[in-house]
Amino acid sequence: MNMEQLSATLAAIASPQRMLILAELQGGRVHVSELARRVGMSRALLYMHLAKLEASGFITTSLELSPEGTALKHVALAPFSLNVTIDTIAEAVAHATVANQQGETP
Amino acid sequence: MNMEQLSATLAAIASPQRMLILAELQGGRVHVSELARRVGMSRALLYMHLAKLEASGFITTSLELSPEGTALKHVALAPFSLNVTIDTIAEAVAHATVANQQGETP
DNA sequence: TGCGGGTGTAACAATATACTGACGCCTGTC
DNA sequence: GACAGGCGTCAGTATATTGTTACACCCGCA
Repeated sequence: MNMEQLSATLAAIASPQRMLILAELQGGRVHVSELARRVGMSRALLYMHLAKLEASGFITTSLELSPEGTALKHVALAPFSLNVTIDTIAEAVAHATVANQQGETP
Repeated sequence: MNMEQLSATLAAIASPQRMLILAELQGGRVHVSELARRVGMSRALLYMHLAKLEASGFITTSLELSPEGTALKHVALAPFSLNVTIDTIAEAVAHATVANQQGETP
């Protein structure tokens, strides 16, 4: 994992709002509008947070048809375990440094 | 660890600049001006980053007199190991929720 | 046909974070 | 005394993040 990825991943959970979302999802998958109600935020805002969480693999989403025929976007917790030590960071930094000094798209 | 603390701690390392600082410190303690040179940022900016890192316990600082009599602020890496899982987060959220719902300063 | 409840996104405002440049103060040396 | 090098901080600016409001569209149902 390089520095940018690690940074993005950590930033994704380093937010009280997103922690709330994850905690809420622990009880099982929920569709977006319902989730918005539970955590008390607008759908638009929730979408932004979900995008970050999904980009770093903390959640998965799936659009499905309910029995009543309406579309529901289910969001579910993805299993994860983050272990960060000075070595994790040093390794991430090492990759980034190489990329920066040698160029990445020749 | 409550939600705000966890959030601040994660945010502290969720930054490429601060990862760079930590990686640099792995080689041993360095004084501020020298560190600023090595990571290529202004002292003023570095101070801001160091404040966040120190607040979350990733580094320690100590002001000492050099043999030449000038003051040097040494920055050293503090040992740490961060393990984040859904349970870590759920627990942090649980604490925050209680604090919010019951009020904290009666 | 007009709700009520979903999805998805664009435009904008507000706030937090990162960053710059300059200042003052201290010490030792030429 | 002038310079070089260290410390610490403030005011101001740029940029990123967070949050709001409003829109368009789809489906089922009374």
